[in-house]
Amino acid sequence: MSTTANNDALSQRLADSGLRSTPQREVVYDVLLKKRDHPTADEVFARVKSEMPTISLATVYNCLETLVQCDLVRAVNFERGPTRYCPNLRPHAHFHDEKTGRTYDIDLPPAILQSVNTVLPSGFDASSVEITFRGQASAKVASIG
Amino acid sequence: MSTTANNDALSQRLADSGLRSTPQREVVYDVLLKKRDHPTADEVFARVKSEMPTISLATVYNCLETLVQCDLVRAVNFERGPTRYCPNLRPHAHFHDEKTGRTYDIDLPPAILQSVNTVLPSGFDASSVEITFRGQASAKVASIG
DNA sequence: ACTCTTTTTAGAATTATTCTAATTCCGACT
DNA sequence: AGTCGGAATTAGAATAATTCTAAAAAGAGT
Repeated sequence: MSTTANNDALSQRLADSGLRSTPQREVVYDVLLKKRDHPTADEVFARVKSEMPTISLATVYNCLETLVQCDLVRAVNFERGPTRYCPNLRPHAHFHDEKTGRTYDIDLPPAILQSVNTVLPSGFDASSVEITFRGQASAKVASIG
Repeated sequence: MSTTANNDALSQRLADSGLRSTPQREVVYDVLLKKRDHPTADEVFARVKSEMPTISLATVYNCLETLVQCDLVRAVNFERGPTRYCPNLRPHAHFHDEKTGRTYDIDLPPAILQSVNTVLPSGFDASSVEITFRGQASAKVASIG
């Protein structure tokens, strides 16, 4: 997908929420899509600054929050420490390598999601579920990520 | 289980890790078991102070970390905000009510855990998994919690 | 061009947590 | 009982992440 197409999708989603597409929001979104890891707000700030040196950290926080509200990005918190942002919108779990600190996205088949939802007693209506593994990834896997 | 029995279990676990049982660790642990919710360190501090007014916040942080290391308590982070502590050691998921902010423990049958683990490709070796739902709990459920 | 609202911005403020260095506690050994 | 040494606690300072505030800039619609 080209950056232009990304931004079309972005403008669309923002418009749906009554918000504007701005250069800052575009560059923050682009930066997230470009390198598909799980950066903190600070890391996003650093990457964005090379394309738009005048942007402020507060704006990066604002943009990230906006993107999360529009469901274009997920905010993840698996440990004490800064919130991380994930542009992968497909249903997926996270695997957190305790040795390296790296986080991997693990695709979640619909059948598994269904089976997980069966644990909820009646009266609990879940709108989303988050699954996080902790452990060790082998060297092989580390090279792909 | 009586407080004495709790403390026996506590001393045992601490000793296993080469650590001492202290009045502070005991009271922090007792407070967690007494009210089985998911308090922050600050909330634990407040509760503990009524039984031991001289304890310091730093000590509460220290004790909580110790308890987590001994696997007597789980630290949970489902959202940006302070870490919460959970004395429920049985395998369970968390349900986070978005309206009330309350968190419920949901028992996880071994079969479900197994099925969740099947999503991991080879090369990923998980030592633990955390499952968090977000949504709404009905009024009925809220009264039990 | 003018107005009104939205967005951005810098810096201050707040919150949660960790660090530091001094003191206290406690068990082991004499 | 007295001393030594490591472990634990403590108060307060320091740090890190995030949010707040108030002012300036940017847009969209008239």
